[in-house]
Amino acid sequence: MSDQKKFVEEITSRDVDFAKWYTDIVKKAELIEYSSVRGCMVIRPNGYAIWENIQKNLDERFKATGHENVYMPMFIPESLLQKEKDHVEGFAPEVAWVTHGGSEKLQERLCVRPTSETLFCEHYANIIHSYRDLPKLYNQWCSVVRWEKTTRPFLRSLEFLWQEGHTAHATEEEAREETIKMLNVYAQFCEEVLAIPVVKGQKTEKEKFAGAVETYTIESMMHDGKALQSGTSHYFGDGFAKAFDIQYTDKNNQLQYVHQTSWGVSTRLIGALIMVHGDDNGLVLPPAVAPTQVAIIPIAMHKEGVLDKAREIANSLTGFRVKVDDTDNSPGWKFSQYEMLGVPLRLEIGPKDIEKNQCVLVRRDTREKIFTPLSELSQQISKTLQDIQKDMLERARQMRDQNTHDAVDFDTLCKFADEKIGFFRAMWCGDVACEEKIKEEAALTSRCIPFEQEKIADTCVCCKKPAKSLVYWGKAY
RNA sequence: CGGGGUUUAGCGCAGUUUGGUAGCGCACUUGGUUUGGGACCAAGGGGCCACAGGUUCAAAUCCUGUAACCCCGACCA
Repeated sequence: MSDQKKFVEEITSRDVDFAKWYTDIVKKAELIEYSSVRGCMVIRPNGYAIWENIQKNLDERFKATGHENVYMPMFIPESLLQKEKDHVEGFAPEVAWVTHGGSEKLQERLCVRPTSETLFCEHYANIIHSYRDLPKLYNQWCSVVRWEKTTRPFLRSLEFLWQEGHTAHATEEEAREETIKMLNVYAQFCEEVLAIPVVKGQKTEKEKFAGAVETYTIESMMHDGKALQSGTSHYFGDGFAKAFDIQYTDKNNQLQYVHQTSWGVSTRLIGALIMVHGDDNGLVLPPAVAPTQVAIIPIAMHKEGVLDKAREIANSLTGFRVKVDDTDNSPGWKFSQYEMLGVPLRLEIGPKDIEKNQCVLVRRDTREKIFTPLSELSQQISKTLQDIQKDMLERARQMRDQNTHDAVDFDTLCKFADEKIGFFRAMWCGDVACEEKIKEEAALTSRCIPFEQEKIADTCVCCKKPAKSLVYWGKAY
């Protein structure tokens, strides 16, 4: 894109100030508007439509893997939240409390859910009695509240939209399988739909979820090289089951505790879309999630037949999300506008085209112009949208791979952290002391222990003792 | 929670030093001319100057306090 002229001057350049660029995009692409509540945002039609597409696609994948949707209350009594020790300690600092109903003080205060493990557990304890009741594969789409100190649109807001899957299984083996299965669902979704490549792996003890036995994650790299935890899947073992007394009678008439999992992704994925694919002209959306896939712009639409032709084309394009812009803004304004919104394909149709029975397709990602006979339009659009989807994933993958560096000794790691952006791969002994030292001195946190292990050295990058595993380190959002 | 900045029309800002009729650009409304990369002309509408207290004949401007937002660090999806 570097040889492309920058047409929109209102956006801060991405490479000048990434944080400012991000906020500019979020506002200019009309994804959100700040509200009068600190840290809370209005998700506008352009932003919400992206979420709806994410939701629709993921929900199908959840259903295909046997899950059912439910809805839990948004309030959790304090006593219920207290039941699992690690869990409450992890979340207590950032929960919002309801203390009054109308003018009456509540006997017991209620927290606004920061996550719903406790509610699901309480419910499971009530409905699970026999091995015949298992597994329970539930998911809910909802919003949760976490009283964060500093907030950023989509990346960290007081209230955010997400889905949380909570499952209960008869055996450890089955629960572990579920944990990995859902992580894979997320990874595939990110790559196939969002065109975002991810690193799959396990979180260290230090970084794992409050109350989990193991936390698995998909990590993606933003354009500034920072990591974004894009989805997590937790294996709970029977810890919650014991705290909440979720037992069933097995085939041998023995009481057993269930084994549980939970997994979630949030509107944070929209932040990832922006930061992975966006450029100086605005948002760039992968066709699979773009609310509008083709924006039709009539040129000289006051002239006889132009607007009719544009509408005729729109009607003929079944199977695509198409919009005709018949407002009286100038064509140039519209070009910029749809680039800002990230619409993958622009279709220009004017008097000259109508004469030749053709139109002009312009790719958002490359700005390549494709003159297309109207008779081949549908096939051409279908092919081009697929190309865009594929190319976007490929570019993101290249960006990530070019910015993944291996370090075998501590000095190199510190030097890299200082001079380079991206992911840093280094061997680790498994000791939390080394992890903390790396955080303090290199300002890097462990992102994950990747499933795809590779031995790039024999010893820990930090303490030089024998290494247990390869770890991805980075700066995170 | 530390360090810095901001708050004046829907948005972006000037005006505050030196108190004296509320300004500019964009957006909006109406009419006309335009239309292949953010068009032009003309005429309009829009303000508790973040909030609460002071000082003063008079406060966007000076004083005190509060809040929200943004950026950089520590914590988190």
